[in-house]
Amino acid sequence: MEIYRDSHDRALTDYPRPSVAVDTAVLTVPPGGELSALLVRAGAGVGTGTGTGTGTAWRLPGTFLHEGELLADAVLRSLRTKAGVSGLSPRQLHVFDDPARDNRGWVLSVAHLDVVPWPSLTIDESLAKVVPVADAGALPYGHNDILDQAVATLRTRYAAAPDPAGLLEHPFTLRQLQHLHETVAGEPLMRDSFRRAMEPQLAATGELAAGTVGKPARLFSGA
Amino acid sequence: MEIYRDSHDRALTDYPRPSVAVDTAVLTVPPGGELSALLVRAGAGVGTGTGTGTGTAWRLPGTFLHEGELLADAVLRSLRTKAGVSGLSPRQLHVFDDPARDNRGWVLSVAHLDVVPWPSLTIDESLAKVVPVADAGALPYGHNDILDQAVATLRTRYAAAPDPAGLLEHPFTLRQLQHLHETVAGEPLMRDSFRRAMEPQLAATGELAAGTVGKPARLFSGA
DNA sequence: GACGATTATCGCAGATTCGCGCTAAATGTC
DNA sequence: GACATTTAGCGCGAATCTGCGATAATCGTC
Repeated sequence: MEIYRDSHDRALTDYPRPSVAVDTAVLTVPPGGELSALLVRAGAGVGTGTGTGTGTAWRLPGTFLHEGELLADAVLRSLRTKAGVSGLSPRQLHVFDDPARDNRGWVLSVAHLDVVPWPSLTIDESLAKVVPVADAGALPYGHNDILDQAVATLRTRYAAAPDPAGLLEHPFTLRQLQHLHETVAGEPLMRDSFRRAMEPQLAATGELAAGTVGKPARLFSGA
Repeated sequence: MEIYRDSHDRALTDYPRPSVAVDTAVLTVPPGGELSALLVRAGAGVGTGTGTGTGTAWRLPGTFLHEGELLADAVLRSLRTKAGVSGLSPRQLHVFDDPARDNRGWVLSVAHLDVVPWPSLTIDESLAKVVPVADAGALPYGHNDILDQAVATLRTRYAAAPDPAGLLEHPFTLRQLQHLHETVAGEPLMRDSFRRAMEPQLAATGELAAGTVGKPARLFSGA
């Protein structure tokens, strides 16, 4: 294949180009826990040089983009190698482009959000941890901004549709769905208002939950 | 400054990197017209090789990112050199990352939205034109997707606040504001509902419009 | 069988929002 | 001064939404 040359007889690669990285806010909901985020040890990927500083030794997972790779594929590769997670659908949040943001050189970072069911999230605890987003503390490289935007985006999506990120195993009850939505929202939700908003978007399986004391709850799957 | 080298003794620039481009949906409202977009002739910037094809000779303005440049600065430079526009605040929409999207090589495109008051938009008509977004026709490189997302984003912003992009000269009347919002929304708006939503966010100047038949309208500026 | 616990539904009051017709005020034109 | 035009405000009915207490149904435990 002939290499394209422009009007100055130069190839695209003759011009200075940035390194492109992806950083991902991975959000999950542990059983009985709060909305939480995955953090990896600094030094295990993109970012800080040494990672020995106090309070900044943790960061969001990320990696450099490989040649010809899609951003989403880079995100998934990064999550696989850092946390053993696969088969998810990351969504873009924002590109951070300060040329001085990384002391190794000119790096653009495309921030992403990915939401992972807790059972899929097996991690090497010497390299990574999951913490409630409220307890994330100060992160480097504007990762707190990424996290904040990720949480806001997730809350907006959950306000509009039942479990859009597929965190619940199917089938589930209205009570389980409400509890999940309350965890994502970070506040209690009115039972009737919640039901009025969500039930029209659900498909009843026609079956009932078993093994509970009290009237058995109806079971639902996605609409 | 010592060049950073990683654990393989390689600099960042030793690894393959994409070229990074910015493409911008520039939206404006001509006097008495509809919500419109700026198109430039293909071949005048990033994109098509020859630009002689029918129906695809027009595209959104864009440029390659220069070394150490912020994405927003690249957008502004692109608009200055292609349309003589300056001093605006572009916002990111999405990164398009298909390695095959550009036949000259591996190019990521960071799509942006920028909104420009009509009087600021002087263009060289041999290189650019402004068309209603409904009449944009088929554009290359997924530029229709960029345009659609830009319009949706702008409509959401205008639904929530009075003239957030500053298209109106100050001061203005409620009637002028409503007319602008109707142009952006692409549909009529109820007078009372509109006033209830917007008036609390406006600052009355205390003055009245002059030179009109009928009760003079109150004048407003931003909140 | 009684009981506690849970789900589901719903009536209903109150709150909020919307749309529209009507009226008053204030201007310029004739 | 009469008139047309425009702005501004508002009363009010309709529509929608919310929250909550009450009730019925259905399970497991004792």
